[in-house]
Amino acid sequence: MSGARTPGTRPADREVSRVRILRAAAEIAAESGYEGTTISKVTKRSGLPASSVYWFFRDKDHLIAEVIRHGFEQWISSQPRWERDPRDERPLAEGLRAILSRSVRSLPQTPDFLRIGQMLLLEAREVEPEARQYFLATRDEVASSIAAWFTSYFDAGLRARRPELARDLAHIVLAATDGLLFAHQIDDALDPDEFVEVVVAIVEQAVTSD
Amino acid sequence: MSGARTPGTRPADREVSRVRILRAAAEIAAESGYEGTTISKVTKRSGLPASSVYWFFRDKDHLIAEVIRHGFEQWISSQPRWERDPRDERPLAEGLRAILSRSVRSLPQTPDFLRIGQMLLLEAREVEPEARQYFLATRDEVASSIAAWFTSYFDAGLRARRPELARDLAHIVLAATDGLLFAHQIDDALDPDEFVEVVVAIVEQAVTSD
DNA sequence: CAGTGAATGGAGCGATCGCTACAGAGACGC
DNA sequence: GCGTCTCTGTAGCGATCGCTCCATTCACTG
Repeated sequence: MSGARTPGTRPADREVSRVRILRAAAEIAAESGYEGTTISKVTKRSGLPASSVYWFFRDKDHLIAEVIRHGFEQWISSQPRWERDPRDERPLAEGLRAILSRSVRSLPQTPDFLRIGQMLLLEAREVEPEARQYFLATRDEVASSIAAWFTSYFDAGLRARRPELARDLAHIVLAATDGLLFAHQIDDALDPDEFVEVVVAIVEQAVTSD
Repeated sequence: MSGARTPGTRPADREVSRVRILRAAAEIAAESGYEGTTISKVTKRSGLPASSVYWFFRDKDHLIAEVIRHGFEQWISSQPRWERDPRDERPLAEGLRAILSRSVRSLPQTPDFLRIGQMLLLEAREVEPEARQYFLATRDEVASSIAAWFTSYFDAGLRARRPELARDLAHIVLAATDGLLFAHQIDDALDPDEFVEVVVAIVEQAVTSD
């Protein structure tokens, strides 16, 4: 009576099932938030039973943390790196424009994990989910690499005079990106190219204002 | 055995109980999101039974929609209005600075409904909660009044040449505010006064760039 | 072809979910 | 006092929650 509809219920590769679950969970969490992500929904969308979910992930909290870790890994590999080629002699504004406009182009298919992370950041829970802490740490790493990128453009004098500048600029870039993501979530009212110019203008002003 | 601990279980004023429930729900939703807001938590924090919750509100969805409506009402009355005194002869930048810096000062005690609304916007649910639609409509009204404020500064020529400018600027102000709110949710890395100057600079550039 | 371990299918645990039913308590008009 | 209406207290409905248990299946090893 083997009701197997597939040729045979052969165990898929470890990674295949794991990723199926992660993807399903990511979609659901992006739709319905942390609490709205139920194991039952995950099993239905992934096609794998609850026992498999708990085979791969300790508990629901850990599952969502892994959703963010995995999503970030995928995403970062497709993003322009905030790293400056030493031979690059273009001025800051131009380099910034280059990175941002590439970054912004990937916005329409904003990865789920970013939206999930933003939701988690907005929540001020009594007990912090592991997922939230992980997203915070990740975000901080990104801020650091952006700050380092800015610093590479500053001469010794500027670094000494305004030691916080690079970090401030990194935070502005992040905040602006958050705002753009948000606007984009609602409608496409904000033109991404215009956004890039706005950020470039802010940075130029901040750097030269001294 | 009347277990009444209060002098007498007299029915409170309609509005008092309603607001107790709304406030409790707002706190919980800001902590745990839409799905994380359970009737049981609301009854515990408000001190009123589930039957009272359902006496005042049709269902959970309607309750949260009312949380946003009520929160917005309270908040908007404490905010600087985007209305221009006809006798006001100050330049745009100065007027903008005045409104924004007042607005930004209320940021530390960001009202819960704003965070709840943002969470709802991030969620892309199959069935939209009433609460989300209501927040969207509210946000749109605010955008309109900001756009009208900008328009009041434009002469006929500018209005004709760039009919979308006011609305674009309004969207930029909103997006920037979202970003600031976000940054502030994480830590106080972004200086609100600096933020005001950034927005003013963007607007000035956009208006004069033509 | 028996033995092993990774992964699945399915049943089901106690707790909680959103929500309802209904009996009463208190304020009010008469 | 007596009914009426508003709101509260309590119990509990069926459904679903996160999670566990365990037998079974499959690919692989020797």
